[in-house]
Amino acid sequence: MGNADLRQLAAIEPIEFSELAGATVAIDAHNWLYRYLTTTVKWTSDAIYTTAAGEEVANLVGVVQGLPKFFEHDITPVMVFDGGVTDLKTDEIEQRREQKEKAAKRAKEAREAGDAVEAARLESRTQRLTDTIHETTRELLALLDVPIVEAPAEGEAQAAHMARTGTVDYAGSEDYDTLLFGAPRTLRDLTSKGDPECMALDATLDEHDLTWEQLVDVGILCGTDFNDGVSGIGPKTAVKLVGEHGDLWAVLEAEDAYIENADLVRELFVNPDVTDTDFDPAIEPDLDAARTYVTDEWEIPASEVERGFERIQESVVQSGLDRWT
DNA sequence: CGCGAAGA
DNA sequence: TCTTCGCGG
Repeated sequence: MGNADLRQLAAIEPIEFSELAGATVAIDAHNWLYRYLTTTVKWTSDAIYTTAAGEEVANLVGVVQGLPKFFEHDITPVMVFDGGVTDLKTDEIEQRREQKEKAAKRAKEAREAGDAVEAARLESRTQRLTDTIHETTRELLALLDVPIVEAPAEGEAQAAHMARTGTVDYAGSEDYDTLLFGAPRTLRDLTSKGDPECMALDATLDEHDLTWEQLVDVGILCGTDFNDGVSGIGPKTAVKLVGEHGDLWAVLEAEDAYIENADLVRELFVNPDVTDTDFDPAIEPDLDAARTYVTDEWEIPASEVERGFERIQESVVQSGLDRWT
């Protein structure tokens, strides 16, 4: 039940960071945060990110390590947080929860067997974005003056909406949902080493001779986070069928297939619950307050975050100078 | 999610 | 050639 199928259809091209200088990007915060959270858990000892009171805040290390990438390339990130979760997604969430429980059990076994590396590897898969993680991430982002947007519902939908209405230049997410939510351009691989890639909606539609609604129908046929697809129908067949029959309903009738809640899922993508919002792109972080927050209030060893804070300081000072020249 | 193996 | 399945990350 994944929509990685869309990769085979999406028009994706590499893009260099140098081309993104000055750009604003609405980041799917859940996605971005989870990525840095899991890598932090995997590569650092839990003693580093656990307070004396037993609270785990690996996110604070992750955020400090992740943000410099934006500033160093003169990109303004707007962090978009999820609001309410659609109940259509509960099946998907339940499955992920079961996966995490399995990983947690195996991690415990590895820990007891004395295999710390294997345990850390598995523990990185058990991570949940707890209330504490959400709250402390928001607080740190606020101190660093990074714009935050609270989505009414799905974060990807909100990010796509902001890109669609020109509030930002790009949506930023690792998954392909933003395409179905109508984002004209989505940046992927913003968190990994090399240059990112840019996924374009218009080029995707042109390539397959589809409308946006038809692309949504293709996605639904393949399966999304909100619905199971039709068995035997993958991306290629879905495009062919939608092209032949026109829309999802005609395809389902012709194939004698049924998709639970298909009408609701379609509405969710085409007319999502989003809000119009603005943000201040001038970022003026309070580095001292941020350092104090992370190291004093949440007891993270300064050595773990110092390099990240330095990189933020250097790049923000740099862009501050740019503004006057 | 990406990838490789296996079945259709 | 396309889809599914299962694993590692």
